[in-house]
Amino acid sequence: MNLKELAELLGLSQTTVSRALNGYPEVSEATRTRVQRLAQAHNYSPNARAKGLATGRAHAIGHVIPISGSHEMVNPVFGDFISGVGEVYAREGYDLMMSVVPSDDELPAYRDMLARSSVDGVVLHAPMMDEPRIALMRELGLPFIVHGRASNEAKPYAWLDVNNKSAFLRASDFLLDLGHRRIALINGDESKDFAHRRREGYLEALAARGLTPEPALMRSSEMTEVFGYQSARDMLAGANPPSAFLAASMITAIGIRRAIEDAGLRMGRDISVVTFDDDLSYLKNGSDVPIFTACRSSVRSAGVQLAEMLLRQIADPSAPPETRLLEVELIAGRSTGPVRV
Amino acid sequence: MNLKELAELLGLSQTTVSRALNGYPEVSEATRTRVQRLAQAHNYSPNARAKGLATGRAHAIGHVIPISGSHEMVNPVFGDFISGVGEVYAREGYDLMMSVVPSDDELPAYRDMLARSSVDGVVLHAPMMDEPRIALMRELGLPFIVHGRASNEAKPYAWLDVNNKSAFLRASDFLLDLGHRRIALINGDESKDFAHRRREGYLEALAARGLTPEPALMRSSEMTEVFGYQSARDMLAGANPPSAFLAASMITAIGIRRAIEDAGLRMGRDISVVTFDDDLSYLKNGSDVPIFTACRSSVRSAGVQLAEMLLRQIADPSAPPETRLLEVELIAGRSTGPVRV
DNA sequence: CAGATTAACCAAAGCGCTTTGATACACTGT
DNA sequence: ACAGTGTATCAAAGCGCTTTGGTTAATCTG
Repeated sequence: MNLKELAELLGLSQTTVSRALNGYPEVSEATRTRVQRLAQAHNYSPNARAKGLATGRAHAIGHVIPISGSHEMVNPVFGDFISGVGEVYAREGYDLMMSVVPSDDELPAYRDMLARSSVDGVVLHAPMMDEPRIALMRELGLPFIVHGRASNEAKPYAWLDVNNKSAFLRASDFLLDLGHRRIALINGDESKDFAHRRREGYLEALAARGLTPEPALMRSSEMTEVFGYQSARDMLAGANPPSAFLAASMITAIGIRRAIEDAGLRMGRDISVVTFDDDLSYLKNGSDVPIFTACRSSVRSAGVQLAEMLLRQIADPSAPPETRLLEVELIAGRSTGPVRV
Repeated sequence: MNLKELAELLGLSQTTVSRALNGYPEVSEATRTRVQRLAQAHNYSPNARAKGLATGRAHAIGHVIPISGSHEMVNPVFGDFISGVGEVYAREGYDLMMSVVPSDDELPAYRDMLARSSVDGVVLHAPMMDEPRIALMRELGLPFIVHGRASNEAKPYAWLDVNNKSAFLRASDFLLDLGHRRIALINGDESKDFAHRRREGYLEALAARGLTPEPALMRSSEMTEVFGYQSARDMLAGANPPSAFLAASMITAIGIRRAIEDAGLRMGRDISVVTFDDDLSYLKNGSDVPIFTACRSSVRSAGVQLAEMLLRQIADPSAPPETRLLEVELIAGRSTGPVRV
């Protein structure tokens, strides 16, 4: 069923039918309802490609998902984030176009999306401190928003980020207040901006108490369970082990916990752990009292807000780029306690 | 840069340029290379919508992601699966179109994708035993493939599934061989087909040894950490606790492990655990010796194979629907041991 | 060397929609 | 009675591509 057939069936021109369906005023209410009825009855939806061709708008948002080279690693927050943006897209009649590419091929993937004009805007994931994609987006003139920030980017751009620095500053303070002095940082990949900011927060907290950071207590890599486990195991086996850990994700924290227990210690009593919690749907931080003391910030809600910001920008490209910094909640759980002497 | 401009620049007709780029034989090699060169130089890619309109093919595959009603729960395997299919799509020049919808709105979402003809085929996720989407796909005449199976579907359809029944049969046998007789099943949501099959495998293994399943030792829900924890905690606190657990996912197993340790017991020594392991990139089952004894089957690899099957079907819709049953590997880890007497 | 074939190209139609610019037909107000 | 103003409709162009059905000139047959 296409517009032409529908128009013939109604004895109207395509123009009128199109206008009736798209809510233009120059159509009588009587005809409009008649048109809508029949369209409904025949399950008519305009062909997205034809509509796009005619209007020049794709009504789709692009997400390019880079797969970290060798590991083919997918970010575990991905599902929840997509569910957040997807909800908004669905509500606003936008499609979600995804492109999974090896990290190296990422830039061409964006170029291609634009050249083929299959999207009206894109979301940039996991920015690095120096983020070449931002310059590319500007060059292409494609509306975009960054999930996170790129510290070394001078000019303004739209972004939504959680306050990673303040989160880790507060988390570190929490542990310091409990008397911990040897706090290990099990960070995410520090070429990524978010991890760099978290480290800054951690360092600032230590500095404020006159403590010198110890390289042996700082690690950074992709946030897997195994990475958390191995880091914690190694550190706990060292000559001068930490009394607390600061973890970059629930998954890493679970690995840390495993190492603590393998060492015959108990989390929360012998060793404290604070983690960053993205509040993932499949990985809630306990039910009543949280398992981990954590900086919590729902990545799903971030997705919702980010999508709304991007759609606003597409609707009015002349407006200055919106930015939003989300504060985390620091919630006390059972994984922390005063340092043991 | 569009075809018309490119043709003018080359002093050729649009027809010839189009044919040159699409590899038709009726173009001299000299012109072809000249065209390709200039196209490359100007970063020309044909407009996807116009191409789609003209050819009637979208060159896109649809994935409809249902969000379980109240919980807004996203399957944790989602990211890895998408990364698998996405790799194939990228390689074959297909786009990935995603639609996130509340479970109830799922059927209309498919209808809509077809009506707007924005996809050439779709992937059905997480089928139930009675799966209405299959009938809908047939009615719509849209090529599709199911990730999993729908037990109560009589007519043939394309699917790729892991052998869930044999996996849980073998896992149960493994525990039974170790002397365990009270084995708890912490299953996924049994309205879903995969969970139902797993339960069948479990029951069959018990029956083969003349054991009667105990309702108190069987639970089924969404596979979260908290669900694993609560189930195991309750069962361990019961009068006649199980000596082993069979878990439906790594996440659930991690919850079970937490309950075991909270009860002052040790996994692998006091209580055994076998889990299903989707081999997620961010949640590897340990590094050298696996943490959990597990049925392993990479969901990413499943995605790759499934995408290839679907694209073959789109290329040749008259071919009978392909099906593929993947066997899991049963790998021994540190979470299992002989029953303690 | 006339006629058939082939190689290389092109003009124009068509995919299904939106949108521009008309048109036809009431109504007003003077 | 007449220009003026809405109101409700339509025909046709155009979005950027592919593809059908040519045309032309060169090459091959017998």
